[in-house]
Amino acid sequence: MEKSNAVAALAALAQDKRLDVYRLLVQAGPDGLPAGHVAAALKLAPNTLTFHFDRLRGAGLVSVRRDGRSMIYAARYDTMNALLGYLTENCCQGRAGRCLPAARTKRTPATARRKEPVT
Amino acid sequence: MEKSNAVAALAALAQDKRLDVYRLLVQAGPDGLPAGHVAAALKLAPNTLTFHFDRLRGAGLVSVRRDGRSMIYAARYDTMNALLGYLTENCCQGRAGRCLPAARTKRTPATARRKEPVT
DNA sequence: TGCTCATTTCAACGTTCATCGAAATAATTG
DNA sequence: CAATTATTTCGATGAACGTTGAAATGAGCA
Repeated sequence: MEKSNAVAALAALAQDKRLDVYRLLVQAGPDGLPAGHVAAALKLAPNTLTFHFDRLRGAGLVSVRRDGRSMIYAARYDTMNALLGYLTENCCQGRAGRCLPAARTKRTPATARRKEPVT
Repeated sequence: MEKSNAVAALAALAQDKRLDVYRLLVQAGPDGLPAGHVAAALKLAPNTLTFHFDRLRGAGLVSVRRDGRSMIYAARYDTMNALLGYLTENCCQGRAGRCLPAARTKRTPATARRKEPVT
């Protein structure tokens, strides 16, 4: 993933309603949900929802297809995973065991919690 | 992680220069880097860099400590991992194998959330 | 065809954002 | 102390953002 794509995806997710929408789709799975269902679930005005869907779609985070009168939106997991990968790329100079939990590292080294500096 | 924290973190990362700064710190590791080093590496004006550091810090993504005349900034991996976990929480109705690569499928379960203080 | 449902487009509003230059603060050195 | 280095604060500017209301499109049904 390139930087401009990552920024676009992060910007798309950096908004209350949009984050709700995206997570709902992520949790819904590959088959997606009709726009109306999302609008009802999150209590969003239909035009506002379209605005947010456009941004998510522009960032490559969701896909759309038409089904009769309904538009079905679905999360694009390929983009999600590319984004997560971009953020953690080469972390800790490649010694990922220092910062990522065991589940995210390729190997499974013992994860030692270190003390954080003052915020 | 709560939604407002996630939005704050995503907004902090959704900017060209800031994403560069953050990734540099993530790659640098737990010991962090002096502000001046970051400014030189990314060719940023010192006041602009302070502005961006403030946003990253406000979102809990980085920590600071003073070392003589230098301010040492470091990535907060706990927040990074909480954010990644938040995005993928309950994905595909819990059947994560459908959307996440093998290395990420052992994510922290959603049931393990705890309440955190507002910064 | 005319009608309804689902969703999108458009124009406008006030708000927040990133960057800049100049000045200020903090820690060290002579 | 004054000078130097490292970083932060302040005020201003133009651009982008999220929401709203009204109108328009597209698909299915009588």
